[in-house]
Amino acid sequence: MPKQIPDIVISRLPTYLRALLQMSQEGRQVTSSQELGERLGISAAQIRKDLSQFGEFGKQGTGYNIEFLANQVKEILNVNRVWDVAIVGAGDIGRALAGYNGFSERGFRIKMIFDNKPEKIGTSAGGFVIKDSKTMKEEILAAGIKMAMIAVPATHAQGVADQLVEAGVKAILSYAPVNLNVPAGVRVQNIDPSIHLQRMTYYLEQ
Amino acid sequence: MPKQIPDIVISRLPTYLRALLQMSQEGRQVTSSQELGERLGISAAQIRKDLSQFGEFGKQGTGYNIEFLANQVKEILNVNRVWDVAIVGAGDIGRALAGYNGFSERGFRIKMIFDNKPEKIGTSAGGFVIKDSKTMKEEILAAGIKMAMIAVPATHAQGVADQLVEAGVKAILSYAPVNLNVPAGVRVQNIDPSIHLQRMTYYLEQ
DNA sequence: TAGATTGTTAATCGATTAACAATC
DNA sequence: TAGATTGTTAATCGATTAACAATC
Repeated sequence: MPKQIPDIVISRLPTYLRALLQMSQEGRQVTSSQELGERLGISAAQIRKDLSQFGEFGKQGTGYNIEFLANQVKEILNVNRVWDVAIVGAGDIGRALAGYNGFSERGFRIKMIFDNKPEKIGTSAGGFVIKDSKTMKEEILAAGIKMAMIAVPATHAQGVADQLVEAGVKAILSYAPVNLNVPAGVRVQNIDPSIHLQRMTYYLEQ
Repeated sequence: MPKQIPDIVISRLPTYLRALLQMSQEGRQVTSSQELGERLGISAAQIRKDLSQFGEFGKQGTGYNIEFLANQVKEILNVNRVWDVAIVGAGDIGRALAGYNGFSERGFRIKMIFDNKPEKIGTSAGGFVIKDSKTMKEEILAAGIKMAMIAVPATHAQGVADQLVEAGVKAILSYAPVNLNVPAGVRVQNIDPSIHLQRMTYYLEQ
């Protein structure tokens, strides 16, 4: 049985990867746990500890080769490949996601977008023709898609999630401001700007 | 000196509040730590422990009055008032945010939106006239705005953050996929869909 | 060699859970 | 009263940090 890695460690790896790719774009070759930690506001010890869960990627006295480490982290995260992603909901958020070109360099490719509004179906969003939600399950199944983003009104989100699960989707990123219930084995992440704002108001002066 | 509350506790309160408001909309009057925990996938003990940091809000044998508890949590989080928020960047994301009507019921009001593209300035987005970024600092200062959302390209995000800090902004929600450096006393939260997706790919079968 | 930085161990710190008296 | 559920304490569990030998 492989060693169980804490989820909190996994959750930090994407930010490490993002910082490494940025350094790489800046033309840098080598970094250290200390430098990376300063960029991210994390202790150097924590970065070394996190990475040590997966192997030895650095050299004493020198640090880490940025490109090598980035590739290793990609491999750990399973993003040294391209994941097809479906978008459900072609409102403002769904359309913004469909048109966002930051996904391709991070391991993701939008494959299709769905909506249930007759007047939207068949029109285009971000270069995709919006498909009918009614065909969602079969299209996602046929394409073997495992990841989806939900951008429908809160009231519809659970129903959409249920259908996605039936279609074999295993990872859902939801922009709907509700808690989704999904079976074990399906992952959900939520993005709700109000939640993020409310996490900061506590600290603001009245 | 007031008791120092762990940030991880604060970060859970907005999800408690969201669930409570949802229950309230469902017409429910009373709930328990157990029921709330089941909805959120959190232990009942943790919810009681978190709430106990701020006072006693429940009744033994009965549980919590939903409306009362929601109001208490709002008060704790400082969202029993309206916070004005500025949006910087009128691309797809900025426009989606400007048009999003989920903020008002959560304690926030979009007040203005900025962009630096001459062809966008003066046009409208989500009911707002897009203002020139050049006037950002003075406008935000004059309006006394303390919260902002950044929706500009990654390359511009740090520069915008610096200006917002100068303008007196104390809480920034950034959609740009970079780490922002801000002085102590300024809070930053990041939303980057690729990061969220990458937190799930680790668990997916190849 | 001297200086720097890793990977790892042990110590510390903090968060979660279990359990239960209090009490509605 | 009996049953339910809180608020809180103590125990457990897990995560972070400090420190350092190894070594580039």
